[in-house]
This record gives sequence, structure tokens and C-alpha cells, in this order.
Amino acid sequence: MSAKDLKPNYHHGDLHDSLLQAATLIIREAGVDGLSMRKLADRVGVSRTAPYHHFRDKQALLSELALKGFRQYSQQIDALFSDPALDGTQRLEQFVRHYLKFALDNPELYNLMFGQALWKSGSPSDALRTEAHATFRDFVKRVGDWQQQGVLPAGCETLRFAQVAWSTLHGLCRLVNDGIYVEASSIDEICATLLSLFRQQLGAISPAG
Amino acid sequence: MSAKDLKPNYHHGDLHDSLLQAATLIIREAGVDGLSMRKLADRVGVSRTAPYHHFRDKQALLSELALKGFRQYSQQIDALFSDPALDGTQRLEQFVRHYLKFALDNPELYNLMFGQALWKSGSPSDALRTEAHATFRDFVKRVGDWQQQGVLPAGCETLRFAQVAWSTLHGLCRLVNDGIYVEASSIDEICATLLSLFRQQLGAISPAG
DNA sequence: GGCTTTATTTTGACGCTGTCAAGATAGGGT
DNA sequence: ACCCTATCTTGACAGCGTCAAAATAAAGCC
Repeated sequence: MSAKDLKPNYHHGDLHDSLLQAATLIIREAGVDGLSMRKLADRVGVSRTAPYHHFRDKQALLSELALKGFRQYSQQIDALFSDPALDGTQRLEQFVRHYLKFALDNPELYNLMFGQALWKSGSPSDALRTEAHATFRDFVKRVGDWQQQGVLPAGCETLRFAQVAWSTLHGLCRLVNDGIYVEASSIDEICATLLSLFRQQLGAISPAG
Repeated sequence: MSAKDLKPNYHHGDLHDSLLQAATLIIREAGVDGLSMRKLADRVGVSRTAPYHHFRDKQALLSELALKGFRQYSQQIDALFSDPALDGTQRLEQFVRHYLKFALDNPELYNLMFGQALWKSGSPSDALRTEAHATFRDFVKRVGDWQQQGVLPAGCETLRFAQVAWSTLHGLCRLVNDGIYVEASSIDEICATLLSLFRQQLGAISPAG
């Protein structure tokens, strides 16, 4: 037998995927902090150390979850940009709203993808690093397009603008997700302000103009 | 004896402060994750549970550290704004650079002050909540001043602008501190871009203008 | 001084965590 | 029927936060 997919009563079937799936559920219910390797194993119905034959350690498991998150995110964004009914301005607005929605709908996943747990102290897997970089490159490219289309200001290096814009989006997501400030009700207004700021349409600075 | 301050050879002297002090050191050396109540107690030379008579739990200790961080931050910012040699524009620039510097110089402390560990799941002490809110109010007030002085665009609700601006600063700090992107070398340039963006001086959008 | 009261600290314990080493088991190939 | 290898389990270790109860030392009062 070559394909392991067809044997549901091997030792487990496909423990690797079952673990990822169960981990996703636990994280949704109890947050990343509520996920332990032991509870995870228990949930799937195997012994405590069984997962260690499929993931080097807990971080490796989390890395794969984050990786799946990036794939999911990219897919959603690609879908958004392949809609031919939207012009550049609408795409920018939709992108911003979608980014926030993704982060706010999946706070724990977002935290995994863009949090210190995986990135700090150098552990992220190569696959994760690659995928994340691709995601950022993609964003920079879109910012460049928007600049060319006159949707975003052109008198500014694309990379720098992209870094600042991403900082803004990321910062807002974190402030909300981490419970630091902003009730959900204000988000639409903040989002509008943020878009006006990016487009440099906040009104004249000098009253002497 | 009424004042405990005067007795250095009580049981410990002032275990409360000694713990905070040692915790600060450990965090600087090993990060917040490297701080455990047991190691902390050991470092100070008391038994594992001694700290629990001075802090309800670990979170209470971290809350106090964050509180000290906020006081330290406010003091530095106040000093900056009390310099009469600076005009509004310079103050904005100095503020932005100082905010980044504070966060990047004390990454673990910044994470404590503005991270999910304390804010998420509702545990922050009243004192911490009060101090943090005051800090944000202060920032909003300064943004209002800058708007009146023509340093920042006036055609925009102060609170909204402040929220977006803080998001940008916070997001940048997190991206750098969490090791997600941006080498330290780019920060100055990003900072400049960020300031231009806030001041709406990034250049014309429409090539038809 | 001696006695009591109170503040402070320690010892012991519990359940939880991540993970290593060694043994058990079961499927595939011959 | 055999072995090999992939898979899983059992046992163990060190570490964690924290509770309860016992021990200690200081302070207050006579």
C-alpha cells in the first residue's frame, strides 16, 4: 500500500493532520495558551508523546498552523484581487477591511502568524519564513501598483510606504486583539481615517494656504 | 515602629521592592518568558512562595513592572515636551523617535506594557489601567495641539487620528521587537516616511493635478 | 524581662507543562 | 513465518504556578 490516505485503521490513519485539525479547534476554543501537547494528544486519542513523532516539538506544530494560516490568508486576498469589478481605489479599501477582518476574526491565528512566539528567538521553519516573506513581497507589489494608479501617493519609495502602511494595519490589529484599546464599534471609523491618511486626503495642514 | 522603610534587617528588608528589582534584571537578561516566580525567589534568596505574600500572583507582579514602565515612559516624554527650545514640528519628530527608542531599547518592558499578557483576558490592575489610559489621553491631547499648530492635518477628528497614529507607532515597534521584519538599519528611513505620512507631505496623488 | 499578637517566611504538596529514552506493537515486504 | 521499520506507549525528569499549613521573627503591651 502506497497511499497512507486510504488506511483509516493503520495506527491512527493520519495522525499528523488529525493533530493539526484538533489543534486548530483547541486554539479557537481556548487560545494558543490553552493548547498543550498533552491535551492535544488526549483529544485525538493518543498518548502524550505520540505527537512528537510528527512534530519535532511544540513550536514545529505551531509553525505548521501558522503556515496554514498564511496560505489561507493569501488565498482570500488573491480572491479579492481577482474580482474584475473593482477598481484600484475599491481594492485598496477592500484590502484594508479584509486584512482587519482576517485578524479580528482569527485573533489567535493572527497572533501565531505575526507574533513573537514563532518569530522571536529564531525558530520559524524555513517554509514559514518563505511563505511570510512572499506575503509581504506581494503586499509591497500591490502598494507599487496603487502608487502607479494614483490611488496612493507616488512621491515616496514603495518599500518604505509599504512598511509604514503594514505597521499601521498590524498595530491596529494588535491593539484590538490584545485588548489594549478600541471597542469594535470604532473600527469602521478608524478604518476610514486610516484610508484617508494613506491617500493623503486628510485636508490642508496650513491654515494660511 | 510605624515606617517599614527604616528597618533594613526586618525579615528581608523590603522584599517587595527587591523582587521588582530582581525581576527587572531577569527580564532584561532572559525576557519575560525567562522569568519564573521560583527563579525570582531564588535570586532574591527567599523560598519559592515568599513572593506570594507581596504579589497576589505572577500577573500582579508583572502588572507592577508594567506600571513602573508607564511612569518611566511618561517621565521621559514629559521631559521632552518641557524643552522650550523645540517648536511643534520638532516636538512631533522627537516624540516619534523617542517612542520608538523607548520600545526598542526596552523590548521586554514594552511588551509587558502593551502586550496581551496583561491586557487580554481582563486581568490588568486598576492602577495599570488608569496609568495607561492617562498615557493615551496625553497623547491624544498632544495630537490636538499639533493639529491646532498646523503641524498635523486639522481636517480630521483628533481621537481618530491619534488612534491611527498610535497604531502605526505600535505596529512598527511590534514588528521590529517581535523579529518579524525590518533590520534596525531601516528604522530611520521608515521613521521619516512615517512622519511625512502623518503630516500629509508625501506628494501629490493624482498625476492629472 | 516575658507574653501575646501579628507579619513574614518556609516546607510540603498538587497538578500541570514540554520532552527525552526505552520498550511495545503492528503493518509491509520477503 | 520471518524480520524490518514505522508508529505508538510507558516511565521518567525537571520545571512551572500556586495553595495550605507549619514555623519563625518582629512588634505591642504588661
